[in-house]
Amino acid sequence: MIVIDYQDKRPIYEQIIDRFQILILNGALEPDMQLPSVRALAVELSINANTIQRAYSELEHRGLIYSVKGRGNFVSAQQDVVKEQQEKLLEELRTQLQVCKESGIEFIHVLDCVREIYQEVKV
Amino acid sequence: MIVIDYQDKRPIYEQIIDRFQILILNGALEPDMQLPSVRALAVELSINANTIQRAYSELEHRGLIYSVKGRGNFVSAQQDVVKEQQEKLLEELRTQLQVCKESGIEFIHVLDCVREIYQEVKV
Amino acid sequence: MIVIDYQDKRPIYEQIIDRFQILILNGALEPDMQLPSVRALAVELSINANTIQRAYSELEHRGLIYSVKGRGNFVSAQQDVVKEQQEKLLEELRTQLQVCKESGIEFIHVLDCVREIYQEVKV
Amino acid sequence: MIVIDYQDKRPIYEQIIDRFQILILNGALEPDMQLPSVRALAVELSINANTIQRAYSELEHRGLIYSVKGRGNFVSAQQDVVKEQQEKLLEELRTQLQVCKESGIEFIHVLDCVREIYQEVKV
DNA sequence: GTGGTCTAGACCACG
DNA sequence: GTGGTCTAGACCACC
Repeated sequence: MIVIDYQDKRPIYEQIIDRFQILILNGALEPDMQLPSVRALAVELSINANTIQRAYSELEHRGLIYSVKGRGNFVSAQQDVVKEQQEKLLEELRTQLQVCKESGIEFIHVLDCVREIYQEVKV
Repeated sequence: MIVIDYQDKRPIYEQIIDRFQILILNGALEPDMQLPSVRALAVELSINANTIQRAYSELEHRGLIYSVKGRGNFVSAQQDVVKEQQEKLLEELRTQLQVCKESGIEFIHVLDCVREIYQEVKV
Repeated sequence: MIVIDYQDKRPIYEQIIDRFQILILNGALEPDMQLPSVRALAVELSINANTIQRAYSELEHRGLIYSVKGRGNFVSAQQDVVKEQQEKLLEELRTQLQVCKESGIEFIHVLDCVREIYQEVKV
Repeated sequence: MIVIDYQDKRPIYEQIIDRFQILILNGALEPDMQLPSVRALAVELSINANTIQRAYSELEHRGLIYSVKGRGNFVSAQQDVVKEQQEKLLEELRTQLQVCKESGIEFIHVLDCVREIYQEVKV
């Protein structure tokens, strides 16, 4: 389910966050479904539990999962709201991009920005 | 200097704007250098003078050129300001992109947005 | 009567305590009225009996309820306790208000909050 | 500037966050002012650098500070963030007030609290 | 020097 | 068993 790419320059915890994010927003992980425990996933991926903890904390911060002490981490149930907000963000992005374009910023420069943020080298 | 691609879906005036923009920001056209007259360029490109006029108007609006009645159109001397503002816009764009990324919007969706705005099909 | 919110970060036993405290302080549960048995409530809420026990123990410690071995738990009859608990809540409120003040939130905004909650229009 | 209370049940990193948040929100720390380095503050407070790092990360996440690799952490210059954080504090206050109201604490007593903290005599 | 990531191991609170 | 916090120490990238 989760694969770590050590060739990837991004930190491990970020890879885990992104992977879970996609799985949750895709609907692959259903609301209230329990995630692997911090320790179990740490063992499975052969990495430190603190790294998993950090990833889960960020996912909780983003509202994608919720944690219950003594029980575990679970997929948040309000994913509709998330998708709604994403669409709003994309709409804002379009406006911003339109301004960039009208200000004479070239396509390639915008693309570099996107790649820079998303840490993607190739498209 | 200016080439029109009729295969290109974008309107002609936009192609002209973009081309001059690049030439000016690149420094190919130096400050206070005179641009071809509206009518001359219209004849050279075999297109309507109104189209050139529209392009020049937009370039003036963007602060890239300035026009002097009875004399012609000239490259604006304050290109530093332009680049500065562009950098500010890119910085804002980076912030926005970061928010998008952290909100779980996938790389591909952002890319679609960029392509949509910039009317580019392939990268 | 009691609802558990697993999204809430507070531990379950604390949620139960708070809920009962409110019900007792505002008089919804009358003095000497019997509370649900530990086991019954545990089954009803589908949680561990130890958790209910812990909540009841804390409520007894606060003097809000008293337990009789072999019979059950009952609402305390002493009104002094009520005022004591209310004073604790006010103390917490003072702390929160202090933070608000130190964070530069103006008096008038806090006042609006109070009026909003208490549905009072004029002072 | 920063004091840790080991009697306080809250985690150390949270105490640090709250303290800095107050200092930034009320303007005691001016925009673009540099914060103590992670390691320096760790030594000063005799706690682990990771704990400071965590606090700074959260402050950056809230937009209250920004970090520059190799240079340090600095107070954010965006005032929007300040209002946002203040609104969050007010939201917490509303929750607390709701509990007070539900616990049968009268309007006038809450009002006295507010006046007491804000040192206002009349409304 | 600075921030940022990761590890190994510990302790606590919760259920 | 679970998550959450903290420590000590390491390594990297940046300036």
